Amino acid sequence: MKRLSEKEETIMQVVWRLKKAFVKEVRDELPDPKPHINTVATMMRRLADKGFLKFEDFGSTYRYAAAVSKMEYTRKFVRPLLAGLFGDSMKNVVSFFAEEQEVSLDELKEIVKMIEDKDK
Amino acid sequence: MKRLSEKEETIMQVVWRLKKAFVKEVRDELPDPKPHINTVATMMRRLADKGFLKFEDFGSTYRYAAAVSKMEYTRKFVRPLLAGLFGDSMKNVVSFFAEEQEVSLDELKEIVKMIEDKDK
DNA sequence: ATTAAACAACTACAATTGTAGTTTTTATAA
DNA sequence: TTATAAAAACTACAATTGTAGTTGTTTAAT
Repeated sequence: MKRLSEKEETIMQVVWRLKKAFVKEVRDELPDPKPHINTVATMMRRLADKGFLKFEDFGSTYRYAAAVSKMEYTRKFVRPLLAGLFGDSMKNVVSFFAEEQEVSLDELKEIVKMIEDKDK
Repeated sequence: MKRLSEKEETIMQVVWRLKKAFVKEVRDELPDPKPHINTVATMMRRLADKGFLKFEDFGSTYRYAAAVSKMEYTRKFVRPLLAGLFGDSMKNVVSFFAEEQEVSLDELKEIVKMIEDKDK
């Protein structure tokens, strides 16, 4: 099982959000310019072949759902991607986004607090 | 300019690290099982075509260097990828890795301190 | 000089990904 | 009931990516 391509990932995003979805429902959620519906159908079938989606038989068609959760995917593919870019310490990732002002100091403090509270 | 594939990214990682490199030097740094050297050469030529690498003429061969820095790449492609997975707030990214114990509380505190010190 | 080996440019091909036409099925309107 | 239209499975093809053979060039050892 390998990492998703950009378009595949876009489709998975929608499925993760909708939980269960027919091809058309996924296409409707895709950003413009929307691909041909058959393009979406093909990619979803392939995603199912590859184990990223599963489906229920629904008369003459299928309804799809994610077979790999967003979290599993993140753990398996996104974390190593970040590790490659930033080195093994996730600290570098966080500080990169902090420097880029993508995470504010206040948010970081919230997170610190949240964790401290959790292990009480 | 689109996002790198997994193999392309691996090559870029090496170039980013070495700054300037011949094909062989890149291949030597690649994880086992190492691809055929011509595979590496082809991919680097393509990466140059696509604007990710540039090269100096070096007699009968080229020496390559990154044309897109790791930071630029991260800003342009990795940030949106994370945004897609975690929503627009990078806070979610950080807290995800925090929950996954990829960043320790101490490290987060260090980062907070670092930022506070910076804007004095 | 002659040969051997390494490097990588050039070239070719297979696998994967992105795209959409054709056909089949189902639902709806005349 | 029979058009008609919509959805999507099936199929086909083009572009991109991953792979490596063939060839030319340079270096080093006989």
